[in-house]
Amino acid sequence: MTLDELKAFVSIAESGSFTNASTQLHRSQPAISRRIDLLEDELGAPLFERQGRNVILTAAGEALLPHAQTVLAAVRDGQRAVEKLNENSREVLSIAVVGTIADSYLVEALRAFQVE
Amino acid sequence: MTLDELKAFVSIAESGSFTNASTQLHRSQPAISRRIDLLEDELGAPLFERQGRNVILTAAGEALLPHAQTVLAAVRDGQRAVEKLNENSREVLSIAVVGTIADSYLVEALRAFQVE
DNA sequence: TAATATTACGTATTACGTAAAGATT
DNA sequence: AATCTTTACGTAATACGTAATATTA
Repeated sequence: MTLDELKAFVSIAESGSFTNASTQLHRSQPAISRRIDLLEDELGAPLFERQGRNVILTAAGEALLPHAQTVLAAVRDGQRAVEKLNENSREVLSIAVVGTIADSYLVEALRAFQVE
Repeated sequence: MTLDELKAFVSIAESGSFTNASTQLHRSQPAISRRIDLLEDELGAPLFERQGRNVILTAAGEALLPHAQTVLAAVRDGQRAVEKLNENSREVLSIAVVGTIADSYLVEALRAFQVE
């Protein structure tokens, strides 16, 4: 089991589709599909019922979801805890772009990056 | 961040050395060393103070440890939750060995395998 | 010098994305 | 037909172990 697999699983469960999860996680759809495929293999049980458009959690999926969410939350908490200690020693990142981009795409790109 | 990195980190913290962790996790020492190296890079902070023989947690390591333990516990809980649902449909694994081994190594090997 | 951690490096595994196919409404 | 998921597959990244190199008691 890997964190990427759990991220994919939770994202699908919360967003309702593989496609939504793929955009949330900045991956292609097949990449998400593979992660779930592997996770289901490891666990020996299907996690979603694929009924055409809508994706529904199986019993195994329902059983796993809260634990998976706990895992991801604990990972975030751990990262934040270390970040707090690093606050004193921040680093500088310089970004150089051509002027025409600075006003248009750059702002949006930085915003999207920050969200992650 | 990956689960293997967290496993290595927790194992070292709990066992007191990279070497102990490497045997616990059935990996070579360099593999463990590399996992920690990567984890420290990602977090931007050292997790252990390497003072010769004994390995001590840094402030960042202390901050991370409880969260990492939570992560690993939640992973185990999730696996168990799904396993419970699978209990009805167990599978059979047949193992064939030469007779002389059956009495000596096999028992120990199965015990070691089960512990994981 | 004995025990431990880190580099170096070659091989094997795994992961991604694109493209194509399958399936469902 | 349109939307979504899965296969197939080639390339790129990652992980492991062995061997060699520090480093410390």
